[in-house]
Amino acid sequence: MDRVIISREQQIKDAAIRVFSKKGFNGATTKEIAREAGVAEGTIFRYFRTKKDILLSLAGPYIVESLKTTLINAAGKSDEAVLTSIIKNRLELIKENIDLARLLFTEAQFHPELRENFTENVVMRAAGVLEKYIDERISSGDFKAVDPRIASRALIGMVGAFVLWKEFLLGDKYISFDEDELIKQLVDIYLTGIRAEEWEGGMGS
Amino acid sequence: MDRVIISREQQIKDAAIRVFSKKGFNGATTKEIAREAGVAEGTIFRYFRTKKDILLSLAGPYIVESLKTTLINAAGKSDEAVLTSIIKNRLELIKENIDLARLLFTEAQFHPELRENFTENVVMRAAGVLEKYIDERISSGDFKAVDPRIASRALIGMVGAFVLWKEFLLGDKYISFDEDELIKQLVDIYLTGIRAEEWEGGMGS
Amino acid sequence: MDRVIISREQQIKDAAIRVFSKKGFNGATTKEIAREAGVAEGTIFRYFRTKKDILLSLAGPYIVESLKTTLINAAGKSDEAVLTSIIKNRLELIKENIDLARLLFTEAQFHPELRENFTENVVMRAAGVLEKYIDERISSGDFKAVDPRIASRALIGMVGAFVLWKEFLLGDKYISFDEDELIKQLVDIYLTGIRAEEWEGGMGS
Amino acid sequence: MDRVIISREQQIKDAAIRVFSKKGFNGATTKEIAREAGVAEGTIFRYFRTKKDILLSLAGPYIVESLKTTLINAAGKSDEAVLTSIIKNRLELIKENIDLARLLFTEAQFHPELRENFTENVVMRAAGVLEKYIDERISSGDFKAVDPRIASRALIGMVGAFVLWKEFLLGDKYISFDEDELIKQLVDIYLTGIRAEEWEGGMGS
DNA sequence: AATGAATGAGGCTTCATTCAT
DNA sequence: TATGAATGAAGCCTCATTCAT
Repeated sequence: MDRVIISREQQIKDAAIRVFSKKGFNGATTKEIAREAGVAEGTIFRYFRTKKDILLSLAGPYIVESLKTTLINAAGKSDEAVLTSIIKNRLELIKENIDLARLLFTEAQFHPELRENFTENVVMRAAGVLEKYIDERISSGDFKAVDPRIASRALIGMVGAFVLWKEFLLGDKYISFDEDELIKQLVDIYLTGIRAEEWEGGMGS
Repeated sequence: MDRVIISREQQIKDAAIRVFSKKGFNGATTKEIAREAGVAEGTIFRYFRTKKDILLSLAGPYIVESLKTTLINAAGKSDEAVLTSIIKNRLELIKENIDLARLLFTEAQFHPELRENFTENVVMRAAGVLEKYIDERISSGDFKAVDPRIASRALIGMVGAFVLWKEFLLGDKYISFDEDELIKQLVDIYLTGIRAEEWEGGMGS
Repeated sequence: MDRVIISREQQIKDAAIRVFSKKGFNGATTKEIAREAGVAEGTIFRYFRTKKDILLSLAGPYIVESLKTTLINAAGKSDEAVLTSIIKNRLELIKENIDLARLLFTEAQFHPELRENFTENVVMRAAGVLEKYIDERISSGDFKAVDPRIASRALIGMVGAFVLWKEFLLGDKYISFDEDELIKQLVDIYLTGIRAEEWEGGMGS
Repeated sequence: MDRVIISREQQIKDAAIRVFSKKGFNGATTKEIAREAGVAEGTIFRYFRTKKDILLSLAGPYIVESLKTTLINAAGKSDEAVLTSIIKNRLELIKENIDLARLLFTEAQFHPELRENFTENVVMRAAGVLEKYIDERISSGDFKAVDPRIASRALIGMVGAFVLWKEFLLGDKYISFDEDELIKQLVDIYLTGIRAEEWEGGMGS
């Protein structure tokens, strides 16, 4: 009764994300997407002119919406707490949309329209919150005067490497890490590395 | 006279790397690979039973060969010098094989056989040199007692993020970095972050 | 108020004539016919069981109705006047129904049911007036003793060739003729050719 | 042994003419053309990029070739003999290619590229011989000073009406004519109609 | 060993027709 | 009665693979 009503179009998109993600765009068949969506093959084409249009629709504004909500309340919190919070929030977001994330990342290589849309709307925006925070901390003299674009991407890369490992490659087959411990270590290395060394100045070296 | 003779099989593999990399495995046609290799379509199937066999062969022993040669001579060098050297060596390797790297990374998602082969033979081995070095520095008390598997992957991730950006997504369209400067900053952050701090405390505070 | 009320069925037929005529029966879609008729796609099938039924209905009695009305009043007129009048009347009729004419003629080739209906009800009846007139003139000794079926069709063909050219092929692109002049020349050739010559001989030779 | 070798491409064209002619372009399926040609469906597309290309190829130069050969030797022959000869030659040509003729004529309505090609290369050229002959006879004062473009098409139409009747519509179902007798009557009407009335001039009217 | 013509299964897409509203 | 969303059969075309030369 209080079941969420999902539009036919969304039904098809959801199915497409699953199938594209598992087989790749070219490896997926419209027949399989239809089966997964529980509709007839022809129905797909009432909502999308071509198979490719389905793919392109997946990088549309709707996916970006969910990114806007991350307004970090950093007041009075330690850097550790803030960075940990941002990272966890981002990882949460990725996990919830892991199929879509893998799909867009992979197909962005082959479809220029998708690439631009994905990079501008998703990747750069996802990096934005972090970059802004780092920029402020540098301005306030608490972080070293590094390039904030480099610094933000460095942190993203540190975390991202483990996501790629786990979600794109072998899962937990070879190595698995406790997520909290992992993040703690990464943040520790990163923060120690990026913090201004104020009291060192006192050493005179 | 001492021109390198390339076997027919290698000719086809090289062509396949280029075409697969550009179009993806499913998007590439054997006809195009044949044209790129300068052989007839039928000829391909005298060397590979199926199209997929070509792909699988690309993650085979031969590609791994080139990874073995990186034996870093670290004696008497600073950590900065060693890490910079390792990173540059790895980046060099990736750049030389960027098509293959992109291809294997992408298709590993869709082909389990390829995935295992690629991860074990290429990724883990590529990380090995670094992991070993870090392990030694931790043992000698120069680095913090972090998990070396985490620490090595963290550094790989930091660097990798920029490679992914440049090679998978938008090239230099939005942001581009001077490579030497980039590596310098990353190594600085990383080393400051991972170095043991105990004796520092003893000196000044 | 005294606007002509057109039934839904007739609305659809009219639309079908236009669309079939432009795209051919197989090239036309029911969706386009519906749009042209200003009704929903499903509505069509409340009036016609199948798409083909629409086509078949177009050669039905209604179209034939309009042919009956051509009763030529030939009394006291010259042959030139009568033939010109018949030709013009027929051309008028064709022009008013050019889409339907093209359609029926074309599709008659592919649909036996349509072919018989079209040929019997339209073509033969259209030729009838002329054939009858010629027959009478032969009987009265004014025309040569040719086969009236041949003679009537010969005249139809002479005129028809120009209609076909103009309406089926290239319009006025290559050659265009003034219609009155064209008919005058055709009637002249035809009449001179078909008139009994006996008394001529008596006059001059 | 002395079997005529027909190229694959020609095999497919011949089959296409038969199938298109019977079902219309849109009504014909590539599968049926393949079956009729005795090849696999895929084979068709090694020779023609699209189904439509097959159709367009049928109005290509090759069909026009056969039209060139009609060089009428009119020296010393009567008009009756020459016209009869031209007509019979043309009818022969049409009969040999009746499927193609029907096809091109019909589809010319729906495919502009085909229409131009067909009209210029086939129709106008086919009318050319006759038009030229009539023009000469007018110049020499033997035919009336009619428009030769009109006069030639008038004759073509007279004959064509019977071809259309027989080949496009009902065959011999309703009426059939002895061809020699038919042509004789048509030529008689036509020639009488078009000949200059030299001695009439003597009448003084 | 190399070729490339031939194959036919299967993919994307269209469209006549049905049916719940 | 009218609608238009849904269906699924069928069409055009692609492409990995085979095989006679």
